[in-house]
Amino acid sequence: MKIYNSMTGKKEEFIPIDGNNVKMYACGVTVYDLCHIGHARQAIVYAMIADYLRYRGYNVKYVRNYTDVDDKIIKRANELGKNAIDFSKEQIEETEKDMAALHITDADEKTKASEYINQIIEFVQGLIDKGFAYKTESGDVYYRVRKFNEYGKLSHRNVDDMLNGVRIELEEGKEDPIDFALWKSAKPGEIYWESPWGKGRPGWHIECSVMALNTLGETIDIHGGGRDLVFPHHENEIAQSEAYTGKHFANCWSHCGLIKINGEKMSKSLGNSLTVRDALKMYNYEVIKYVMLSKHYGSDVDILDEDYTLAEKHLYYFYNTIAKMNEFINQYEGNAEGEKVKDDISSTIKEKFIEVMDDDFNTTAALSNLYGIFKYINNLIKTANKGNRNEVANTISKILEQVKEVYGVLGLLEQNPEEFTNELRKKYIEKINLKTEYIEEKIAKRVEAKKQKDFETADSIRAELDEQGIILNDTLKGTTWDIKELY
RNA sequence: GGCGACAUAGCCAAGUGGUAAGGCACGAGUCUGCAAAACUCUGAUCCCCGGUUCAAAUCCGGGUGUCGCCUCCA
Repeated sequence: MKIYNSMTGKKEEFIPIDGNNVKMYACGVTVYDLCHIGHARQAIVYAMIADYLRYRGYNVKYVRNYTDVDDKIIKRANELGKNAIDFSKEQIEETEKDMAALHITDADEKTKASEYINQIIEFVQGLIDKGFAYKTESGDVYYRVRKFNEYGKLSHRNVDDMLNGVRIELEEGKEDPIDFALWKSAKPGEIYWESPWGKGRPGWHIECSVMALNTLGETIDIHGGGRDLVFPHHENEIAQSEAYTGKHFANCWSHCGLIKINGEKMSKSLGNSLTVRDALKMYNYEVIKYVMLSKHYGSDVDILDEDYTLAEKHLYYFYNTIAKMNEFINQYEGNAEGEKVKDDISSTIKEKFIEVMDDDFNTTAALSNLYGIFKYINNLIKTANKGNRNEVANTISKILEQVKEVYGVLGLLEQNPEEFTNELRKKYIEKINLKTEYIEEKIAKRVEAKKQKDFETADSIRAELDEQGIILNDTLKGTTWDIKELY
């Protein structure tokens, strides 16, 4: 299996440190507001990676943190007149609700900075003892960046380049503008913990080093996060952890691409953030997941509204076909005699899935494989005859089982097909603002006209409905209708 | 100013050395009273220039363009 490593810029063969055990840490959310679709993508991606590694037989321990002590949280809590810890607790609950609604596999441990204060203090003290950190008169503790020779190795930049051309204010007490805070002294009214350096709270970067160390150990296999965390957050984590333990911190640095929405960078300041909550009001959770997984996790993506509606179409097609499969299986599965199905693909589904997923989790290719599979099935159903129906049903049954197993790893195609398609139809019928009674009435009139061989009337009714967004389908069992936009 | 990424058919998009997956849209066909659904068929030599190689979208150099980071950010 190969995984892209941001540190080396290459896809590398994945070999866990400890046999079959995989230690993975991903930076989670700073909880000062509802989480948005970018957080969702990152959470979906690392859950997918953990799930896939498990599917491949690894024993994975996946840790994800909540930053619940932070300037933004304190600021927001103050604005709301709330205690910072209470506020972040509420926010974590809301985030948990959203992630659960997206059916994202939970991390094995979800750590909170506020629960690791003692370990953080110990860690910071250790850095001071080793000369990698220093206390200022005001009670802040800073990391002495130039003391760590490899600083910049992840983000591929050097300290002088960083300072060159950019004005970084030399804050009071800092030895060097590039130094970053490990511990921040409390200002009046701010939440604080007692420490050897006075009342204060941890800086942002230190918590991840500490929680990774305490939950997973000195060296971990995979460290993930959003691409925007490469610098300074992950760079600083490396500096802290490697200075403290003297060991290599993470073997593979994995970064998830960022999301733009309809061509614009998503940011709180632009006010165009799409919250998970709002997205779920508009789309089934699987539609959102499908969109996220249809693009490679490492790429920055521009998600258009059309991407969601296209995903709806695709899932509608898949679930409709699954419903057809179930129907066919129920009707014909049984003892098979006679000719075997030609080019039975049931045994290749898993193989192909693993082939592309082993190559840096290529979910895009994995999803593309679905079209071939479903076309194949539709062909099978279409060409089945009295002589081979049972055999075909058995084959379809095998294929469906494989599809569910494999795509279930991605958290897809696990819903009840009828429920999914009905929900989608309902949504669209409301959108085009038609009543089903009206449609059925029209269909009845058309059936009557057809009986009379009055094709002109029949066709005009169909054309009328078509204009309103409804398509008709004359089948052996009668006339059915559907939403035009879903095809 | 520094660092980095990306540039594949009308659009979205996979693909790191061997003559370009998939999807959307378009067109043609099978089926049909005609349609629809389903299925079948049809399209690109991979931004430009140069180099390495028997062989490059894929490696190297240069150019152009788009974007990200260097400040909080998944």
